Amino acid sequence: MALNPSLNPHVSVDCVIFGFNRDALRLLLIKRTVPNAVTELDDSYYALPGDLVNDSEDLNQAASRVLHELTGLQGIYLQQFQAFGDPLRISKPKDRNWLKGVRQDPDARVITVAYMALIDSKKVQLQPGSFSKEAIWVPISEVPELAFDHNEIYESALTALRERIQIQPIAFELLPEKFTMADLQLLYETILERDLDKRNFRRKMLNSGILIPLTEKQLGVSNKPARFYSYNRTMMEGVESQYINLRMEGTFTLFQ
Amino acid sequence: MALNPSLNPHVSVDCVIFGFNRDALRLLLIKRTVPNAVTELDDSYYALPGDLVNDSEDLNQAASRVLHELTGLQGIYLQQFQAFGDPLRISKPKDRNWLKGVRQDPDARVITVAYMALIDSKKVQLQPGSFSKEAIWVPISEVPELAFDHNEIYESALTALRERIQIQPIAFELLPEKFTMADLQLLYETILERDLDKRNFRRKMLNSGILIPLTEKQLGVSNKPARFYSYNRTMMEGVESQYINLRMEGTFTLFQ
DNA sequence: AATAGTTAGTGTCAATCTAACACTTTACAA
DNA sequence: TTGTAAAGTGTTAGATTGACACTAACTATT
Repeated sequence: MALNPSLNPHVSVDCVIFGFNRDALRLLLIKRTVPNAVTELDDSYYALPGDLVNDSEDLNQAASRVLHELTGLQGIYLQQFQAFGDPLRISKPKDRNWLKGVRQDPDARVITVAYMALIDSKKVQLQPGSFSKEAIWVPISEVPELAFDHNEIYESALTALRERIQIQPIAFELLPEKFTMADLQLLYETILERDLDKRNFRRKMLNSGILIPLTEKQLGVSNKPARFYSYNRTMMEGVESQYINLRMEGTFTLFQ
Repeated sequence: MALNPSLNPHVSVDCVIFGFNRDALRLLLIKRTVPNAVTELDDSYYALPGDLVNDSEDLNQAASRVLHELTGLQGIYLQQFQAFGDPLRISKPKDRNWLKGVRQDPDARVITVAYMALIDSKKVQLQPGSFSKEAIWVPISEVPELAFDHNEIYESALTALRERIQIQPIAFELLPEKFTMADLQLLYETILERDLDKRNFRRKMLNSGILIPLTEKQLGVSNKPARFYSYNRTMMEGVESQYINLRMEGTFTLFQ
């Protein structure tokens, strides 16, 4: 795969794949093994899933391909957010060693176009494919040192996610089809790293019209069962501006 | 320049440069001549200023370089907004003819990283350089057919500008150091293509604290002279989130 | 059967912000 | 002196925000 001659040696895509469960916001990483590692410690390290772009492929297609190969999923939220092109972004010895084993032209200058993906991590069955033997979900509080400039890319992605979640109804991409109001609030609180008022949150979400209340309720919980909701996708269809005020209390604005 | 061997034949930057005067929002375009034009009509056409990225150069540096060569300006607002990589983005015969005359490898697959620049167009003295003989300011209502996928890039830039102007205080980059409230309102109205209420606009801007009222007033006008303001750059320093609610009345939100 | 424990779900009020709306002021020109 | 043109100003009703505490519904335990 990596030695496929139709792959453009100068342009890659990398995917910052976020997932969520009741526990934490998580990042999907792949583990790499350096062929000619000098020490035991240099033996392996983590990276964002990514690949060179095929010459006949659009950037979005390349990102979808990486995501599909890794997770088996298609049609999920995948959004370009930034290109990275520092000439020194590939300079660590580990990175160069790995490239020597895997690329036709290991010294080529590579620009990468970074994508952010949002997945309900319970949907993911890591695929028996080129990446998956080594893929893991890491809580964002425990992201290790990554290959290349992938730490910088991941942090830009997280910043972009925090901004977008307050403007576009994308949080739902991280939740299952049916979820409770508490699930949704916990997700917002996790991403924004801020406590939100339960009543105000509920009011804001319900007034927005983007939630469909279901008749179904939680089963088998030892307390009052919560109602399930689902996301009203059709609500946003045909709306030219996707701009929605989902900002929560306490957000800095000059107008408060 | 274009035949410089250190230029990476696979990655370019393109700059969507917006300017403003009392008349209209304008786009800075360069005119190209096709070396082996088949007909008179194919003789010339317009494009966004751009260039291949040098192998030792960061993407931001490449964009700054293009801007500097064209306008002589440095330190102006220049923001990456999207990468474009459709494999068919270079397929029109005109484009291929031009590349043949100008690139070492005219068939190379090129991905471009697009930047948006905002300039007070009165500051620009088009430079006697590689581009400038042929550069013009075109009102955005009269943008002609452009090279490659540059129409698509320009339209994405305009959309991005419309969104950002309501979130970040960037409109000022298009105005001179000193401007009147009417100048600022006209700029917003032009970009957003919407009329705004004079009193509400004034109040919103003044309450935001991002304007410094000057004692200086207009001279030589045949009506009550307007006060000048300048933009309070220091206001935004050290603010981690650049998010500011500058949205004007009538913006679609689900929360109205 | 009663009680304890746990989370869901609900309402009000003061303060602020928004959107709509029209007249007075100040300069120059005629 | 009068006319013309743009600057500059205030109020009000309605909506939104942010702060705040109790009751309801279910299970597990005794």
